[in-house]
Amino acid sequence: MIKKADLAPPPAELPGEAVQARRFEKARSAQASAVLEDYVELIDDLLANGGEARPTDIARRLGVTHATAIKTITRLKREGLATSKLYRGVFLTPEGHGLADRVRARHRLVVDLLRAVGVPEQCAELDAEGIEHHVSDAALDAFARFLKGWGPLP
Amino acid sequence: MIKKADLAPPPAELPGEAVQARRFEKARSAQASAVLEDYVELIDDLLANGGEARPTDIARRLGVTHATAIKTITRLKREGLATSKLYRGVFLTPEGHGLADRVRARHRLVVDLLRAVGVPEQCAELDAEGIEHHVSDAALDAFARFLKGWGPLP
DNA sequence: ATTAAAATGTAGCATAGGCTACAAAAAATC
DNA sequence: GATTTTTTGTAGCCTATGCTACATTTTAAT
Ligand SMILES: [Mn+2]
Ligand SMILES: [Mn+2]
Ligand SMILES: [Mn+2]
Ligand SMILES: [Mn+2]
Repeated sequence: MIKKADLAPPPAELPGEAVQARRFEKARSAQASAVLEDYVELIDDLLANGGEARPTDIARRLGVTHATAIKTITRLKREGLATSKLYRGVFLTPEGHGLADRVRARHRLVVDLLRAVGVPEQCAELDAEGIEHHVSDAALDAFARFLKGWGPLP
Repeated sequence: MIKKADLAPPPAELPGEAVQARRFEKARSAQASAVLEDYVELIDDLLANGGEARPTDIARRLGVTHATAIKTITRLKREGLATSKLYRGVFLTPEGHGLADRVRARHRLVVDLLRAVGVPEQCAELDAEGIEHHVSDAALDAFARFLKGWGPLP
């Protein structure tokens, strides 16, 4: 019961495949949290500024219908990131608030880095909204170090 | 029939909301093409190197089951990016091949930029797999200009 | 107080992308 | 040529995220 692979072991080709597969898996996992991250950041903004984060406000800022927003808010509550009182808006749990802070800091750092390497401001804001969810902590560290030796943005 | 909003028009607050909504919409749209982009790039790689891009190969490299890969390949064909012959693997249409070339160039540029600002190589490869799908052409131009005045990577 | 408007919630539908399990066909091995 | 392994395809299920349409409740205006 000798198989071809036993006779001719390809020179470490399978590890290469596995590494690539892990890259894609990581990107998929990052994407799965992207929506929740945007929601908590937005809710935190609304609470800090206007004081209220109602489903309709959230929906309008995200560009989705209120039905969609309500469904995702249900998921936020299920995952322990938010609470809500009927007709009193949405609130963040301590976990949700902590996540919002990290997400906001990351968002800003990404925008700043894009601008530092010459991306126009409008474009940096646009692209960062999607990019941010895929930037690891290690990359963020590098971004911060890079910006330190860069001075204020032009 | 005068409403509150008519009497007290908030100072250009609605535009701000609309701009933010457009950012999120753009990120959602970019995400919708992400999977297709990764497939065509991978298929093109397999065809260029080994000569064959079978569903099983594609599935293994992506880290998904073959059933999932086959379903997405069906979508690639539906969208005019690929064709396939039974037990002969998957091929790219001219459109698919063009997309693969653009996606590969973008992927490389993103990795190079990350490394240029100090992100460790492994980390750059990991993060780029998700980031790439959200980098606009304008940002790519900026990346290329930045790298030009940077010399070879350390 | 009545009425109109806005906000909220729910139900039902669609697509995308995962998965397992089963079935059939082709390729490789013996 | 027969058997085993690999590949492919299909069916059915799940979750996430959109949507529209309808019903209800609260808030605002008259
Ligand atoms: Mn975002
Ligand atoms: Mn953001
Ligand atoms: Mn990718
Ligand atoms: Mn890629």
